[in-house]
Amino acid sequence: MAGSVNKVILIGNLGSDPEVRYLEGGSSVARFNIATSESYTNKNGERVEQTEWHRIELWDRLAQIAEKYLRKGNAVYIEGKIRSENWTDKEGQQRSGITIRANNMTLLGGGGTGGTTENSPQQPAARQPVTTTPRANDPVPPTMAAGGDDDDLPF
Amino acid sequence: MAGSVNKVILIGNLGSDPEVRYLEGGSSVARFNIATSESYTNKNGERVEQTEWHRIELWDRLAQIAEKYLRKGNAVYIEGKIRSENWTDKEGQQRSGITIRANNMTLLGGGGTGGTTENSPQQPAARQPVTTTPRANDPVPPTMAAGGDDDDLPF
Amino acid sequence: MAGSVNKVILIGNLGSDPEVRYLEGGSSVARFNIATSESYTNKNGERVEQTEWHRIELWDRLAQIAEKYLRKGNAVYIEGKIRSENWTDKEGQQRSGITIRANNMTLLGGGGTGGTTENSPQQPAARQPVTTTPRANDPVPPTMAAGGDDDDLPF
Amino acid sequence: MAGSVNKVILIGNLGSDPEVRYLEGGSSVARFNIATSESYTNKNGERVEQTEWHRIELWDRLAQIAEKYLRKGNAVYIEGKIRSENWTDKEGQQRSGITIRANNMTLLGGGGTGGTTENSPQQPAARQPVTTTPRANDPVPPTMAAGGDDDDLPF
DNA sequence: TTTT
DNA sequence: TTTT
Repeated sequence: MAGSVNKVILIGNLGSDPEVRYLEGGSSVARFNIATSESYTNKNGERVEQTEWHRIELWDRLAQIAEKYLRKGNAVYIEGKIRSENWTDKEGQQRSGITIRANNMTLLGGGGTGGTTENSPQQPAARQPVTTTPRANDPVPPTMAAGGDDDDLPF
Repeated sequence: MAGSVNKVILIGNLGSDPEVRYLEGGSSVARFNIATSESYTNKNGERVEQTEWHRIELWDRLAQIAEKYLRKGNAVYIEGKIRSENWTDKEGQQRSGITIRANNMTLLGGGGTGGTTENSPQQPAARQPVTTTPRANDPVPPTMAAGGDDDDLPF
Repeated sequence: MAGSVNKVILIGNLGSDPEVRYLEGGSSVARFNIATSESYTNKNGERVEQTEWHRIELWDRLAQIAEKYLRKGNAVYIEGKIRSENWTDKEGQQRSGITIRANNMTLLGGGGTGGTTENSPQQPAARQPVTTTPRANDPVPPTMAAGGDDDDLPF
Repeated sequence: MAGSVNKVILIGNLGSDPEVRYLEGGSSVARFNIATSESYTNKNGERVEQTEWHRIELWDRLAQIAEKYLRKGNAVYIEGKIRSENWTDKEGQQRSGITIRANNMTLLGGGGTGGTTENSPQQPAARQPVTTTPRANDPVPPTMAAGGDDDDLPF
């Protein structure tokens, strides 16, 4: 089938620092979860907050941007697609579910507690909406799409 | 948490006719799966088609539009949000996974094999991209958002 | 600035056949307008239909797909970005306004009156939601993103 | 026509404080421009930044949230539709162009210089990604859709 | 596991 | 007119 569209747009906060793996062959993959939530008033008049966790997967350049700039608590815009996947979690359990394979990401900063690199000047987490074009030596990251026309990036 | 966004946009074809339930209290819910797929050439030069199935859930007016106009094979545009859910499937099995809770839908017609109401003149499935405003007695359905400002609809 | 997002998602019908130009240097550009519309009931209880016309611009491979498969009346899904532009129209008038620069397109078929190639077997316009993976010799077109990983396409 | 989709998703920064008008009849409208930009390297190897300005229009509850929380420089997520409009600008000039009529907004904070209410404790601009559910007395605003099911909002 |  |  073609003629189909499978698109997800999320803005949420990281539940933990990204986990990054470098594969033989040179590709890299970063994974993390982000939370989105909404609140509403139920029939009893109580305020209810409903949080949804989304497993995000990014490859190659996006993985490296995530590794460099994203930390637990940061807000991020993610655009990607839904993919059903089976994987083994950190506890060795077989898991199945969906992953959002990102093909575009924009760092929105904020909210971060710093994660494992808290207060580390070498790896500063974004502190506010990132609105700078990436340059070599640029400490803040970009809006970047997966793909090939950004070869001037320092990654 | 607010400040978050959880949005899904899909165009795909129904795997079967919608299943509709009317609940005590007057609300109704329709569920069906739609397939999206993409194809690519793998490292062996073979064309690979990858299909993803998405469980769609619609409520109330959207459920009734789905019941009336959507049939197995039809193409549909769905806009909604990702929700993790647990449910019991038709075989009585406990299932967990995500559901796309739709808040907007546009019928694109086509592709339909007619499903269980094949060739039924009473419940004609959309035959082509629906480009008409819904009216009472209008045989073709609308783009409709979940919400409240469409009370002139014949539903 | 980065950290910004500029995204447009449209489903509409072509007002005319695409106009395609081939530029020195090998690139090509296709332009057409699509209509979206919505209807509502105004305060006088009258049904009002409001149509919006969007000027679409596609480059290179997408331009060629448009030239080959899109005709007046066809429905199409367009994903792109808003760009302010100045141009000279067919009457030689200076025009300014926005253009939607598409980076993704899915043919939905239908609605076509055939345009200038009506009933031409050599250039069949899509007749219904395109749900086939493009192959060499495949008469129906694909969902295709602007970019580079689709070089196996017959374009 | 129906069966169409007209959707815009933007993340950008306000060029100025919102301008808000209260109309006879009780409705209110807020307008402001936001900038999105992207940068790329041109054929001469120079880094080029291209900024696009988008005129945003919000009504009623969204207008009031904008008035209360948005300031020049703030980052915001906007979801809406493209509408062609004619209006008279502040210099009394007739203008025509598109407006993005928002139906959903999420404050992302940051970047603000404070605009005309700079450092005003009475009208604090959002300082960082807003991730709180709105409550009475809550100083920070929500993700809110245009519509009717949020009547518990303090607006 | 996030955020407010 | 924003942002970096």
